Amino acid sequence: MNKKQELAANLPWDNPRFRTWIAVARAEKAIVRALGKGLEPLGLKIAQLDMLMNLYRHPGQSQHDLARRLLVGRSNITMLLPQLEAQGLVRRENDASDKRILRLHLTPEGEARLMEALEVYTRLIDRVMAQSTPEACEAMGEQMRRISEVLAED
Amino acid sequence: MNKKQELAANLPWDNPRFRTWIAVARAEKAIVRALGKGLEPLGLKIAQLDMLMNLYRHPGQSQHDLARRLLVGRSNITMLLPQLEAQGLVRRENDASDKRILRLHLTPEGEARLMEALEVYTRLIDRVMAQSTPEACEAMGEQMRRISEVLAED
DNA sequence: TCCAGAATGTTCAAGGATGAACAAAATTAG
DNA sequence: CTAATTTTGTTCATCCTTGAACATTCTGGA
Repeated sequence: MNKKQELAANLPWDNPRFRTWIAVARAEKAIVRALGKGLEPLGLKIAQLDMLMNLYRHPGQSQHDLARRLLVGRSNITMLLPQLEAQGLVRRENDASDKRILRLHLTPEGEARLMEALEVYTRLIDRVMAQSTPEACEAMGEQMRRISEVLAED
Repeated sequence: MNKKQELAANLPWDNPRFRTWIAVARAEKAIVRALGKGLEPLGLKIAQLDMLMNLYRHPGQSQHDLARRLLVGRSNITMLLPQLEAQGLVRRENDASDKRILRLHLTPEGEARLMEALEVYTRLIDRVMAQSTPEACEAMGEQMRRISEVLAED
């Protein structure tokens, strides 16, 4: 029995774990799409919102830290920041003791815009997650966090 | 109490549903990253693998159908197909009764490449999903499918 | 039959994300 | 103290994805 027949006899579509993953990927894509639409009236992209959220929770972090938290490259941060600065939502200031580092802060306008966006965001998430019991939802979150841990080990 | 204070008093980070979604998004990103790396030696991108998988399950479908199933635009299919054709993995043939439609088929090489890629794919998914019991995994898949249904209604 | 509208695929321009290469600054080893 | 190495952020070329505009083909109602 060669490799092809071997796999064909046990296709991933019959694998419960695989089917679950496909469902996750599809749902994630659908939510990202819906969120993008919902954020449009606010003049924000999802990537921008992600940055605002991280800056709210971790004020004064460096671009390097932000990139790591968002799982994107540093160059991505460099490219996107000017958009937020131009809108007056984010402020960059030099670190006192390390001239390489730029520390990032939300402006008051940035915080206000973030709050508007979070309202849209939570409304969407509440709607789609309302299909699950709180327990099931919590269990799912736990599983997802474990997956991230497994992959963080590289 | 203005809107800002209202939201700040009930930030999404304290919302279990929201936290779950964040975990989903992060895990999905990590898996996509890992899969991309794993597929590199095979000379396949994730988008290409998605197409091969769909063509395996639905041979002879049109580009429009494929786009809809993959949740991407039609132009994306147009742009990506030549890569797969150049590698001899996919064949396009005219529909007999509708000259607008191009029907897509995997070549034998395409099928062989798909099987190699699926081995990488399932190995990764099995590894990350091994953190969950089969029951929990199944429950998660169900929840995700419900989410997709909610959003499919538009 | 004929024509208005829909469906299918393509082209193109714009924007997002990436990684490699780079410059400046800090740190570490010797 | 000096030189090699590391860290931080930027630039640039490239690729992916998207949506609008378009040509071709089909369909359904007058």
